[in-house]
Amino acid sequence: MPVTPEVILTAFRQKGLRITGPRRTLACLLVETVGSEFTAEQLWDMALARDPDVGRATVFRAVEILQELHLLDRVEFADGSHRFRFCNNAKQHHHHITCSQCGKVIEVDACLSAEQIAKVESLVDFSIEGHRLEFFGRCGECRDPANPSIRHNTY
Amino acid sequence: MPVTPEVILTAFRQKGLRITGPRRTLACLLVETVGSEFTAEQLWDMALARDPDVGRATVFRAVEILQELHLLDRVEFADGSHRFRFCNNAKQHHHHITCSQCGKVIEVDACLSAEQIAKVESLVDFSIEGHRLEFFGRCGECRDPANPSIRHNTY
DNA sequence: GGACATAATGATATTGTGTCTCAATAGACT
DNA sequence: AGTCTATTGAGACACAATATCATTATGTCC
Repeated sequence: MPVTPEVILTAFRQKGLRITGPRRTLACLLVETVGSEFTAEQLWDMALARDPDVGRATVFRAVEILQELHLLDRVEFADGSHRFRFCNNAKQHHHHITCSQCGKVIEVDACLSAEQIAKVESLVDFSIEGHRLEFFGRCGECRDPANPSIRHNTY
Repeated sequence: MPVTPEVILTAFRQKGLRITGPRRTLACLLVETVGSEFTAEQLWDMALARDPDVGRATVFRAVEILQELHLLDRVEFADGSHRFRFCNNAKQHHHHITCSQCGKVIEVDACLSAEQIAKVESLVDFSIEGHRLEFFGRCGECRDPANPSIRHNTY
């Protein structure tokens, strides 16, 4: 079942935000990007192809809003860079694993258990409001078949 | 037991890198930063105060090397920015929790268990070479005493 | 100690990424 | 349709980091 742009537009509406031309363009664009990553700049490029008038700032602003709405995931790479990703299972909490060689991204539902998080909270006088978890590695295609078990073990 | 600059310089030597003036300056500087965070730019500023000739690029290069040597931790904040931190327990694997209000950083040794990581690895055709885990929240001082349990639950 | 090969440096230009400002525009509601 | 104001777009700006390359200085060998 494909995701429709309405999902995004509805989220905007529910937040009391207006449905504008650029936001429509982006919504239509994003549902077609499922499974791929892009920088905000790249998203702007893609949007320009559909509407030569959309402004750079508008796209950057939309990316920020969509992140807050949990419709856009920020994926961090091993080199410190990041890209965004419109995930199909946006509603479900998940993390990502990225291939440090080819950049492939896969969603994983692994996470710390509530108990583990509660334990951290009890040890440091902090109330934990969120966390970020990223896995780095090599995908099957990039892993050298001759040395399948080479690990850097930066665990 | 305070950390000495030798720890850093020795790490350089063991990697086959030369001990240079700028690197000495940085080593001495870093051991005095324990418990605080800084950007590469800020580190450069601090270095300039001790040696007006150190170049910007040199400091940035050193930061990169020190990260590889696991002597400098890259700490990510909730807003997407990052700073570096010379941790006293650099040898021991750990993560950080940052206060999204005042920016305070605390080291936590919580982490996924080896089993959890192994499970991820078995589910996605990836060999996991590393991961990054950051906790965000509010420290005791920043948390509103009247509403101590407000959570955003971005878990 | 002196000479050598080259790692490392520093100045500068350049790129990349994202933010800010503000007048103009256009949703949404009546 | 008219009004209010969120949103937009252009461009200036800020910041972070990298690339280039001639010069310097380290470590090593003698």
